[in-house]
Amino acid sequence: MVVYAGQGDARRSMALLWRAEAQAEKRTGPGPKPGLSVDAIVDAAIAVADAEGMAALSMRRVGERLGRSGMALYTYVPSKSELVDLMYDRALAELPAEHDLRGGWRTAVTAWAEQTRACYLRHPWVLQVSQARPVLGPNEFAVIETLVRILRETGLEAGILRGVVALLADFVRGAARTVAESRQAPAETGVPDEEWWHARAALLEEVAPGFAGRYPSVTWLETQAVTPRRDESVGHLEGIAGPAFTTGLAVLLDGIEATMARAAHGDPARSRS
Amino acid sequence: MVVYAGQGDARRSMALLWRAEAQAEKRTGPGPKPGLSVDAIVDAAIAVADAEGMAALSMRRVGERLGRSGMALYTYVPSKSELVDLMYDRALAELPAEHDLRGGWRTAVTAWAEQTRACYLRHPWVLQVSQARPVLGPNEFAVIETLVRILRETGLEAGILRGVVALLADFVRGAARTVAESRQAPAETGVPDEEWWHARAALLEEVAPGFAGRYPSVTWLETQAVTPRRDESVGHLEGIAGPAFTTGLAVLLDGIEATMARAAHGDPARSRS
DNA sequence: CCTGATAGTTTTAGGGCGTAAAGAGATGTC
DNA sequence: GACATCTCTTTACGCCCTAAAACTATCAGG
Repeated sequence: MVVYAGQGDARRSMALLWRAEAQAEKRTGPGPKPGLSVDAIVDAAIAVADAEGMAALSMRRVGERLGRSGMALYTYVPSKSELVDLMYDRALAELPAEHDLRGGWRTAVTAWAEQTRACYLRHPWVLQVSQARPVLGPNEFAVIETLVRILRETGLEAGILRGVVALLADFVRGAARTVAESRQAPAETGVPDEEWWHARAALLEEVAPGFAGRYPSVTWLETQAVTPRRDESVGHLEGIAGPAFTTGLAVLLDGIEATMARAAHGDPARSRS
Repeated sequence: MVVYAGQGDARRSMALLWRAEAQAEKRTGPGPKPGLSVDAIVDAAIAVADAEGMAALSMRRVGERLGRSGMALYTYVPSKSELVDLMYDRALAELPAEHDLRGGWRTAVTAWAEQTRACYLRHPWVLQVSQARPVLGPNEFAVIETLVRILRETGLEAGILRGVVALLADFVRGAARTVAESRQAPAETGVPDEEWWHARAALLEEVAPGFAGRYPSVTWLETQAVTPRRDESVGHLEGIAGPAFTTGLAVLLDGIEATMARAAHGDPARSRS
């Protein structure tokens, strides 16, 4: 029988995440001064994960980077799980909290999406965090707050907006995940990003003869040439899967506009059968 | 220095994934008959993951369920990593390959999205698979093939369609992930899904006083009442985050329609500044 | 029938991991 | 100086994946 973290543990971990404001208590009393800090530990852990991936992240490894044993970390952090939560929230701190709304919500959302995507790609391990429980740290909320503030410009009602927020957040995360995946193999084999699909396709045709006949639509989709599409407003993050991100985002934004138009007509719910 | 799987290993793993067609070779020669099979192992592994989550999945655990030692599995499967790939592809086999297109692409895409989401929710561990490398199994391609076949009805060109496919696949996966996350804690604490947010919000306000002032837009979004919205065509999968899925999907489909309309006007690239 | 090769399975072992528990050493208060 | 307290290390346990060796059941050829 596995015992999961209860409400009490949830409170401890939340307190650590939100510690900045409430933890100005002065330290007094006997005992040596702390040689480490939560921040230093989180920094070291992020450095390990950035350099060698989430699989290489271990308490011993992080301690080693700080010149300590792995167990020393437990003075500052209750467990590895909490450390990962802290890493996650710290990575999101890189994102700006404000966006210029003078160019309209569409431009601002595009900037938000690109920057968030770029952050995920700088720290691909973020995409592996929190698959089984929410983190709910201050910076995660800040990212959403930023997006919601932009989207309120659309005038859409809250119920719809919730769906739009989820749609945008999920799309950006998923798109980043796709890129992070395709970057894995090339880093080892030396195949440049662009040729990754063709190398995989060759392997597929070898091991699965008749691929093209079995998946005609996929084959059609992948063999069609990329439409030259220089859309400067969304275009400076190209590369593998870059065009898919750009066009996907454009479709999404068009959907928001269509929903706005429909709401303006006094037809808030989708009426098409 | 960690050594990653090379091209040769990739070929072995692909051969296992695609084994159905090419592996009808009769077994002859001395030695005992195989008492297990790849299929039986994958079934047992999925049963373990469904029941106890990905964290509880271990070679020993799967072997035990089959009345063998953990090492016995290595006769059939090269490593745990390949086994997980096989589990992933097998789970996706539950999804139908065909969709009725007589109701139009919009209805068919909705059905595809709901069924895919339901599959993810039946096997939440699927959402934790393949975070660092693509799987590329036959059923994963079948899921995409199905979606692309539907979307070709829109008449959109391939370049745009790639973006739409990514958008849809990422959204469905992300939405399912959100639900799977929020289901984790309640299962232990007995809090019903619906009240999860309110319990968390209370904890937040306790540990982070001034939350509402710091994240006004998020607070606004979450405190607004849910719009009663009975859209029967997409509405039979409600529950927590269900409305967000429904509205997000509606926005997405509207975006596809808007893109189609724009393409029909001879304006394939998004022209809005 | 016997022998030897072969292949399924288990045992053993090695190097990871997270972390509980106990000890060592430093630092402050009294 | 004594002692409480705090940081940090050591040791240890149980789990993980899996390489290698040992065991065992089966079949082919003599």
